[in-house]
Amino acid sequence: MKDILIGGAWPYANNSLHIGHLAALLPADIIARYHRGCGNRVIYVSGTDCHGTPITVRAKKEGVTPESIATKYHEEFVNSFKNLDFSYDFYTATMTLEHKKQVQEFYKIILDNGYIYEQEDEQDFCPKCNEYLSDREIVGTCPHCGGNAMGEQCDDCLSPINPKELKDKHCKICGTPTIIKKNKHLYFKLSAFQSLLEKLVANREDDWRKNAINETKKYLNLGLIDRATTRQLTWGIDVPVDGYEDKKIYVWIEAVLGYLTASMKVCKDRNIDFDEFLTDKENLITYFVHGKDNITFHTVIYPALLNAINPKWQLPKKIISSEYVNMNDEKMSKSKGNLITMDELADTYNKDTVRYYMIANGPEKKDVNFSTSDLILSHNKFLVGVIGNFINRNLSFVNKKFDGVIKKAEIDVDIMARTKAIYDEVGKLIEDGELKQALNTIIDYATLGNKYYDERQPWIQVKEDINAFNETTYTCVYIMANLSNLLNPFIPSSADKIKNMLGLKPFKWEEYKLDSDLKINNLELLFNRIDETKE
RNA sequence: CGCGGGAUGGAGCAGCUUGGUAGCUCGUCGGGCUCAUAACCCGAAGGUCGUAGGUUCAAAUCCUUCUCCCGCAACCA
Repeated sequence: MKDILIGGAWPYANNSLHIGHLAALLPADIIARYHRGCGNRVIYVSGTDCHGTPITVRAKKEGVTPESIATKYHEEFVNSFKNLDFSYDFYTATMTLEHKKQVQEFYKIILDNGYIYEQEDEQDFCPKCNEYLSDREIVGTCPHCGGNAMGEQCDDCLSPINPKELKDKHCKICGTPTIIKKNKHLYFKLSAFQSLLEKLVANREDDWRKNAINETKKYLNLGLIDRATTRQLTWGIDVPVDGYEDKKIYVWIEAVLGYLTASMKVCKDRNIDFDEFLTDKENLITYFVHGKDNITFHTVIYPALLNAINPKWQLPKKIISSEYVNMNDEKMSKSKGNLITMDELADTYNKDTVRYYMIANGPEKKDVNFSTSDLILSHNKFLVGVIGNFINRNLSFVNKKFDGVIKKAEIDVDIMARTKAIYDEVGKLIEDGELKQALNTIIDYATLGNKYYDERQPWIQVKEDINAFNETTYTCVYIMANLSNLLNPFIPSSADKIKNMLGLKPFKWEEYKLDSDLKINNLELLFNRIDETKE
């Protein structure tokens, strides 16, 4: 038995989940379901990222508390994930007391281990708002072109800017000129992990996606610099250090620790020794699943923090980082209004159609383009035409002729050989995060079923050779039973439907052996054809 | 010289890590079947894999040149 920890990225509680989140996060669910089917001990966690500036700013603007915004989106996220059958073992939020307390514990450990130090800085301060301003909250004149610049980049000449070089700095919110005030912060010695992380990337060439390898190397080549762990904010986790009552723990440190706090909770509930669970060993595999903009948080920041807390714990073994989904060749964005939310998708289409499409056409290695007509095409061709049709053409025939009774018979040896082999083949692909290819391999298996059915011509066999007919049908049902297993991680609800129709045992990632007559109950179409003209 | 991604039959893509018959879906054309949700199965046409060089017995695949396309305020995977 293996120990599996899967961390899905923590969505930020500032906007609804959209198709891009889905593309990035869905692989985690498939990997989790697969490992459970293998009988492994799986801990699959994620949660809502609730703190930070954008939520605070928005709350101020809307005249509500940051908490109410975070809560609203957290509840929405929970529901969105549920609608698409995400099987988190624990989906929490960074504003829970449990997370906060545990993060503070970790913070103290990192401090005790000597990786956090204090430093005084000069910082921009708005006398009217009575607040220290972050880079994003400052507007000013670009030192290069004299144009309007905000935060870290100039709007006019697009050149990146060191906020210290900005001229005529004003508070973005009230317009008051800023003053410089000294402020102390606690810094994390990220630079101390340079060589450790360089070794890590070198060791993970075969385990991390290519984009993760490249991004991480690029980041490390720039040289790691120490980063502030505290922020002048009111919304967040208290810094467990005297003299820092006016500050909070910076989100970049706190959110990624959610993987630890959430999985600790699961361990506690299941009576698993967490420390032992996460200690690096042969049979432990930790997966981190997210979009490409999140790569360095998982390949640099998180491993550094992890190592600062307990050097025995396993650094990320697998990094499954997706590229982007574009809409009609444009980048998705709220302002362009071309954003499709997860809920809209789930409401419009069968959840398994959505899951199937997002894997079969997912941004595994490069950006992809989303289109509704593609989704419909893919649904009609593969789910209806290949899988659904294979099952329906068989079962409806047996229903008509034999009142739904399937007689035990010899199973075709070639089919059986293929079936036995496919579990390892697809399993390997899933473990490597090659989900697109894994799914295609399963589709090929179903196509094999259709070919077999055509070649055997059971509609003729039924009249001329009933034994041959029974063999054909039993072999096909055997394929269906195994198809259900293979499809389960990808489209669990449809996979279960197959089992229910045939009264089969629950999902396991191993060859399904048939050994008796079967009776079909409640034959129904697995998928309905979508008529594109109606969309 | 800002950073990154891409260029493969009419369209959309896979293959490139680990060089050695160019594969898939749609579309087109033809055939088969009638169990099936106008679903399924078989076959054909159509690509010198952006350009120019190089390495090699052999390159879509490795190296270099050039050209063209896309993303890089904020939200944000």
